Amino acid sequence: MDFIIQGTLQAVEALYHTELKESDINLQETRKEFEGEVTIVTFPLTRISKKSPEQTGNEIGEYLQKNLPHIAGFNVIKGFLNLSLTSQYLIGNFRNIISKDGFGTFPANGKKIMVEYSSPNTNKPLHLGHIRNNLLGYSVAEILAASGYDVIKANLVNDRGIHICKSMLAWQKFGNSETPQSSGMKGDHLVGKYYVIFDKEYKKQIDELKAAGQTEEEAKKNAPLIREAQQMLQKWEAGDEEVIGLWKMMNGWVYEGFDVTYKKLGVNFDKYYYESDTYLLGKDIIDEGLAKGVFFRKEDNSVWIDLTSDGLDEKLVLRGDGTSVYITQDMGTAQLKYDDFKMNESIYVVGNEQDYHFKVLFLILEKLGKSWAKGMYHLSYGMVDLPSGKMKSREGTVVDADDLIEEMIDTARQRTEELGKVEGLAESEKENLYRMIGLGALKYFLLKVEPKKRLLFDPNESIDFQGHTGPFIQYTHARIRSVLSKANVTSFDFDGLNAITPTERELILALGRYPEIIAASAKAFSPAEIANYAYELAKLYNKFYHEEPILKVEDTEIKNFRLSLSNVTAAIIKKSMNMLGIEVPERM
RNA sequence: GGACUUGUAGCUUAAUUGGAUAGAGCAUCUGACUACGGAUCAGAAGGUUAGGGGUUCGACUCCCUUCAAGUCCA
Repeated sequence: MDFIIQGTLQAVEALYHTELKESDINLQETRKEFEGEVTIVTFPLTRISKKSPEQTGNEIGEYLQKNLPHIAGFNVIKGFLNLSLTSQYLIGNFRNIISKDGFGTFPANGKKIMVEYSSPNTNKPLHLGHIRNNLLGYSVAEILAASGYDVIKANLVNDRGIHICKSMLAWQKFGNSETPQSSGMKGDHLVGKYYVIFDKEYKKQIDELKAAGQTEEEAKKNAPLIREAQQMLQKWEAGDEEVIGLWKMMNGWVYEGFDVTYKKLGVNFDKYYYESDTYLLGKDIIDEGLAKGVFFRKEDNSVWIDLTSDGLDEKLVLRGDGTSVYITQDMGTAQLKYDDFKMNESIYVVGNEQDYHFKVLFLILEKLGKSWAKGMYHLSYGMVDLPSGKMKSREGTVVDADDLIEEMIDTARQRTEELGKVEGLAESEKENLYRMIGLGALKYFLLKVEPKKRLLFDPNESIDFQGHTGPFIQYTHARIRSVLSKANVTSFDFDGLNAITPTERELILALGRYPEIIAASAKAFSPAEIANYAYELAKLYNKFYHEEPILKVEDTEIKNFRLSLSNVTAAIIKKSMNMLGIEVPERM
């Protein structure tokens, strides 16, 4: 629509003798209750025209109609100049879309970007909160790749620490050598089971100590189990063979379990980092910061940074005994990542409870003069809560990832069988379809909402399969593919076509928006924008489908045009959904 | 104590970043040539955009304030 902006600039110059910038022209889509396709907001121009909004609109409208060949007409309502485009222009627009092989694919922009996501703890299985993280990370990575970035998907696994030792200790004490093989339990679930057992036993001991007269605080510190766990952590840090062996074995179980879940979710990684390798990093950065005068040392030998001039607090970066805090290793890991990949930007997909942490981290790196610090971004997302409140692994109040995925597939199977439209498909094809639909519903449900919003999930209310949902869009795709396969044509010739219906206009305009949608969602790191676009497109197509016959049309050019329109719509739906990590079926 | 985020119809949400009568879906009600696939489409009803004030041609959007929910920092 650039020609309209240019035309308007000319009009303003000719009529009011003022030169404006492109950004001064306010273009928007015309609301569907008014006639036209493109609207210029003329309120801001009245300052220049020194006339009423209506008069300004009329004058510019007349100029444009006279001077631009593709403006068929206009109308003015208050400060809004609505322009109607000619059918020829829109058809030409559509030809443009189909002539480009990679319509909506951006050329490489030469920039490298890392997306770190998932980053699980290895002491428990994944739950719904992790699913949101994984889907967000994967989708953002896909969107960035589509918009021209060279993307590295990274996973920083939290594989050491006191929480892992808790699971290990409980297994050692109460596990009777239970293994995934012996119990038939998925490895991550087995380890998670002992994490819960630890907590239960630990609480018992606390209660006993309290009954014996200790305060809550004392009891928590003195319980034998927590002491043992701490000793185990020390042994681990000292490289004790037995502890390391146990740690490797149990983490191995967890990784096998995670792999299964990741595969089901369809997410993957190019690079794994492990905290057992990185937890000691960052101390050289402390020295660097002290030398540069960015950090300072207190009497107790602890190291701090003063961020009060930036509206934050004083922040501890190294304890008095020389041991790291979280932010120490995060600084070190950030440096490591940069040394490994030299990326221009780095995205951290992490929940909003760590907003403050990342604000501080990025600020510190900037103050240390790291040139790459300005490319860092915390993609913060809201927690997934249940009606009962927050999910807590220790207390077992979580929606388990594997369970939820299975339930979704089951529901898809049930719904599909009720509708009875998949006769003739092989059993394996059916199962694949149920998986596609079930996961499509789940993924769409989680991704259509803006990341930063908190998500309330009610396990008793099943995720919809109708309306604004993944399956709705998948259905639209299947329906189009069905029409196309019935038409059985490979080339769509409509050279002589010169008139189109209002819905066809809308559809062409919507298809044309695809590239800007990708650019916008990449810029905002927001899959939700693509999700909503895919829905609008599907909705619009269904409207078109009901209004206009396709295969039954006599006129072959109209028929070919409509088939072509269907073809492109299906392709763009598919690409959009794939960017969300959602597959679309040929039949359903 | 300080800081951050969120609040839109009964529920789940959108609003081109300051533009028109706040747009959808679910649920409710009504309708669609025995259908190119009804997991669809058309329509009805449902809103003081948490409350109050301000900025201006114009505010869900920006500023101030109160309330509610959540989170973080020693």
